[in-house]
Amino acid sequence: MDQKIETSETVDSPSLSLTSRIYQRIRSDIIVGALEPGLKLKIEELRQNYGTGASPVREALSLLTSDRLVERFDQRGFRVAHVSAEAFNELLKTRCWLEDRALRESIAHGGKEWEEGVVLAHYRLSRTPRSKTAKTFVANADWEDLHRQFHMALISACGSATLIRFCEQLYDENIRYRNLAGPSAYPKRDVNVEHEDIVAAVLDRDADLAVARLTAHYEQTGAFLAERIGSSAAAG
Amino acid sequence: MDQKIETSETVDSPSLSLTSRIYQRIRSDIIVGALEPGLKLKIEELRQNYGTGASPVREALSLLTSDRLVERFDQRGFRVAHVSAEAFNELLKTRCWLEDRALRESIAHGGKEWEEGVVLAHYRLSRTPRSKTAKTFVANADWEDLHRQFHMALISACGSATLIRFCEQLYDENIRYRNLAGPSAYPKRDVNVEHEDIVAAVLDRDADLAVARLTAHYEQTGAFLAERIGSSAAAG
DNA sequence: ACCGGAGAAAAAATCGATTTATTTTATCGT
DNA sequence: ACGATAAAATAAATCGATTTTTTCTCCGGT
Repeated sequence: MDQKIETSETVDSPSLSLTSRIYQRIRSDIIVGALEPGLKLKIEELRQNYGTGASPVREALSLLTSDRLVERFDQRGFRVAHVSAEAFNELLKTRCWLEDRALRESIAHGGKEWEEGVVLAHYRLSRTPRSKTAKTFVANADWEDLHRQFHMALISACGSATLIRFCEQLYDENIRYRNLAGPSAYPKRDVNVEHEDIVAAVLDRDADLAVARLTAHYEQTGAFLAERIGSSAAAG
Repeated sequence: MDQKIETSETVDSPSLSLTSRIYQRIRSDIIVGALEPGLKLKIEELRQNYGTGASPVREALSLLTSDRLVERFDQRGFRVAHVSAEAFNELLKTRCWLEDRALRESIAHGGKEWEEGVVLAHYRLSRTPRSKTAKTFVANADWEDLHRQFHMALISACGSATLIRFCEQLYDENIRYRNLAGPSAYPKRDVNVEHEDIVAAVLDRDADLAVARLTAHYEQTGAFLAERIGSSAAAG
């Protein structure tokens, strides 16, 4: 196997443009909730924070527009995208619609590699603790990553890179809402079992059941988040 | 009624930022096909063309990334998005999937205002000639605009602004492919009748029929375009 | 007290020039 | 002649300063 060489070069300036690095940072800061919804993103401020000129900052913000994490107002700058209970419900609904179709198509057309990808992604996820500590809940970044990979594996054989991209975008927006709702696990649920059930239906090629389980999975999480958001994000 | 005041100010610099104006221009140029697929978009060149600095150009290109009309390559600039027969087929398929759902939801939840919007949009479209001249085909911009409005009216009551935006994006990409295929009407088809049939099914609230007719409408256009694209865009 | 407008302050947008990265061209050794 | 390498040319990316626009503040008139 090839060795992974990590010079300090590779780590903090991996020959990415400044724009790209700022893009990544702001993106991450918005998703984890460090930059709160509606916050004015002042060029001068960011510029100073990152120790750069205005151009890379503006460009990064323009790019973040695609992800709907930043809103752009002509002649009056950029803001962190607003959130609201309504927007969240719409997001959830849309996500279910798109993944419904994407999963059906994957089940209809996915081959052995796809099946194996799903199994593998699920295995990895199941072996990773959701929380870093057993007592209190401390989000585990590895789990987050594997969870995303698992869900994307499910729809990866749908045959449309476009649809996959849409689903990814909505997934990331959803994660943002989850983070904004505050750090916590879900009570009275065994998410692992839900994932297992989805995988079982998928391997059976039972599209209706798989979709039902998948959307139930999303909607349960959604219902839980919706109430927490309703109160905290009312001022969005 | 309020009067529409149009000073020359309003016309060519409607208090839009330079960035936005360049954005619009390039966007339009890509959609109509004036800027050909894969073309390198050199900052310096565009800068001179538009008589501006580099920043607005870069920012406009970054924004165009959202529409998937421009591709961005870190450290090596921007290009007009490539096209290919495969990409077109995927686009068409995805569009059918999304509009399928969007139309069903609209039919299920749309009220009187929605119905009337559809009827009105269809009426306007039907009264507008597709070609500016009777003999040879010369695209009529009004028709293009009304056609878009008609299709968006159909799905406008789906209950998800997000889904509508996705559909709009795909619609515009599709128009681009149509323009790239060359100016021509479709042989052996009466598009007006197809639209009428869709409206009829919609007003009957017959979702299955409406969706079948809508996707058939898209796929017929698609089949026609696909062959023309196959040859001309092979080098994409 | 309240509205509107002038002036000041802040921020966005833009510019022109510099730096950095990539691509092309020319050169060298085999 | 070929492939690699270094130098030159081109283009992207970035910077720092200027211009324009918006936003805030203060003031006078009702």
